[in-house]
Order: sequence, then C-alpha cells, then structure tokens
Amino acid sequence: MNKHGEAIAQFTKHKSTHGLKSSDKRSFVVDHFIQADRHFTVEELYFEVKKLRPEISYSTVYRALKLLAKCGLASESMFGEAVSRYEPVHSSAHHDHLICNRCGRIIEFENDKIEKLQKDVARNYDFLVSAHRLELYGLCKKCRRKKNR
Amino acid sequence: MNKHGEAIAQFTKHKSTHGLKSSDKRSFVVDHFIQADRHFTVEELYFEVKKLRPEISYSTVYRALKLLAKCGLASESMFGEAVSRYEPVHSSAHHDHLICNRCGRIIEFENDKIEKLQKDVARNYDFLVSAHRLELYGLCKKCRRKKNR
DNA sequence: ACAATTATGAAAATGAATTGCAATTTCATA
DNA sequence: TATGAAATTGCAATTCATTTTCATAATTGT
Repeated sequence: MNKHGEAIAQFTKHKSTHGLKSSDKRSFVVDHFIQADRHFTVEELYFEVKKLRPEISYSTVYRALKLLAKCGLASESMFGEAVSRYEPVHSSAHHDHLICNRCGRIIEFENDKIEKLQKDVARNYDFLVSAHRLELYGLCKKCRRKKNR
Repeated sequence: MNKHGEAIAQFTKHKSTHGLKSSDKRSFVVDHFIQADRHFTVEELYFEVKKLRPEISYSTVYRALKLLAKCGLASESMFGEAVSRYEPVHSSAHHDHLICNRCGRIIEFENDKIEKLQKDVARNYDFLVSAHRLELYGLCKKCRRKKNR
C-alpha cells in the first residue's frame, strides 16, 4: 500500500475507534490534503477545495484539518506568522524547515547531527524534550537569483 | 557602560534619528523591559507595569514593545502559541530556546555546532539564511520531578 | 508662549480561530 | 425500507489578541 493509502487507512481507523461517521465532503478535504502532501493554512486548503467542490464550507475544511491533527496525520505549526499551517505528518522522520521570506516556499529537511546535538543541549539543562522546531528563514535558490529585482 | 545602559542609549539614538519625542510613560515601560531582561507578552508586561504605574495603558505598552522591536532591542516571536512574545535582543550572540510545556519557563541557550550544521544544510539547498529559530519543547528540570502529580 | 508634531488612552476595527445551533446526513437496527 | 440516535455541515455569532483610529495631552523647536 502506498503512503497515501496508509494515511487514508489510518484516518478510517481513527474514525471507527472514535465513533465518527463517513462523509463525502470531509473525505474529499482529507484526500485532497493527503494527496497534495504539503503545507496549508486553513484558508489555502479551503480555496483549493472550493474550486472543485464549491459546496464545501470553510468550517468543514477547518474541522477536517483539526481532525487530521488529532489523529496524527497533520501537525499544526505557526511559522512565526499569525496563522496556523497544517503539514502532513510522515510516519517516517521528523523534519525541519527552510522558509523563503520572499516566495513563501517551505523546504523540508532532516539532519541527524542536529537532532543529536539538540539532545545534548537538553541533557545539559536536565530538560526532557517532547518536540522541537527548527526553522531557517531566508531566500531560496530561485529567489536568490532575483534578489535585486 | 553596562548592558542596560547601552540598550537605553540605543533607544535614545533611535528616537532622535526618527524624530520621536520623549515620554515618561514610554520610558518607564522601556526601562522595565530592559531591566527585566526576559520574555514578555504584551499583556504580561502591561500587568507588571500597571502595578507600579496604573496610569499607563495597554496601548502604551503595546506601542513601546513594537518600537523596541523596530529599533532592534526586542524581537517578536510566536512560540507556537497564539500570542506574540517579545524578548530582549542581546547585541551578543543569537540564542535558541528550551520551552517548558508545563510551567512556561523559557531557557535560552547557544550552540555553535548546531549553528554550523544549519549553515551546512542551507548551503546544500542553495538557501541564503537571514534568521533562524530553534525551539525545544518539553519539561524543564523542576517540572520533570512533579511530572506525575 | 506659540505652533507643529508626537504620545497617550479609550474605544473601535481587524482578522483568524473557534463554537452554537438548526438542518441535514449517516448508519446500525428494526 | 423505515426509524432514530448520533455525527456532520453551513452559517452566523463569538472570542481573543493585535492593530488602528481619533480626540486630547504632552513635548520640542523657535
């Protein structure tokens, strides 16, 4: 089963264990989010969905994303902005972000060495880490070229 | 001149170069922030100031913090919460944060190795970094002890 | 002191997140 | 297939921090 299939399966499982029912609209939103496999604000996802299924409301999108977050398929993060972004959670490794200040592109990366050093730091402070966030802001490859335009 | 004095001087300079006037109230807020030398939300700083100078309004505190941010003496960050926090900027090194999910304590740290690895990552993506943020969330020393209470 | 400009306080506006509620849909069971 | 309890949906209303407006007060240069 592919990655998307797994995610859908996990969502279905969460529904059954939580007494939730199926719904076309929510499924559409969930599928779209999982297929897209990238960051969304509620509003961004809402606008995309609306193009294809105009009868789906903001509330439904909002609640679908909250639900995805609850069942571990999306994580909510606030990239220093005032709006929440939801990103797909890949069962695999945690990832950090490079965020372009110009075009908004978000690049994910992983770096084991950094992760390890983080643990060292935490140990020094007798701090028990449950989550972390690392974000590098600046200009992405494309935007560096057009820096002075 | 001590660190606080330098900060005050920088603030004074910013005022003169920007045609701003002096004000008792704003100075009080600015001094308090600089002396305290720690994180504040607007509201937190407002409540502290209010105890000592009840005639100072939320607006003044808000605008003072915005101003401090503009002149580089404070930086605004959103620790994954819905509220902005302002932290003193020390002319010296950048620092990252350990954030206790239980008591809210924020511990600052610096780690050159991590900084270096970040640069390596950026280089790999041809990304030009202008700022970064690293936050480790979890339980601080004190809160680990009372974890199960 | 006067004029010009900035600072202040209180209230209103903004904007995103969240919730309440009535109408609708789902689904297990009769 | 019909039923009813429970979940879902859309819209409007609320919440809550941030930000702006505007009338008044304070500051600064002349």
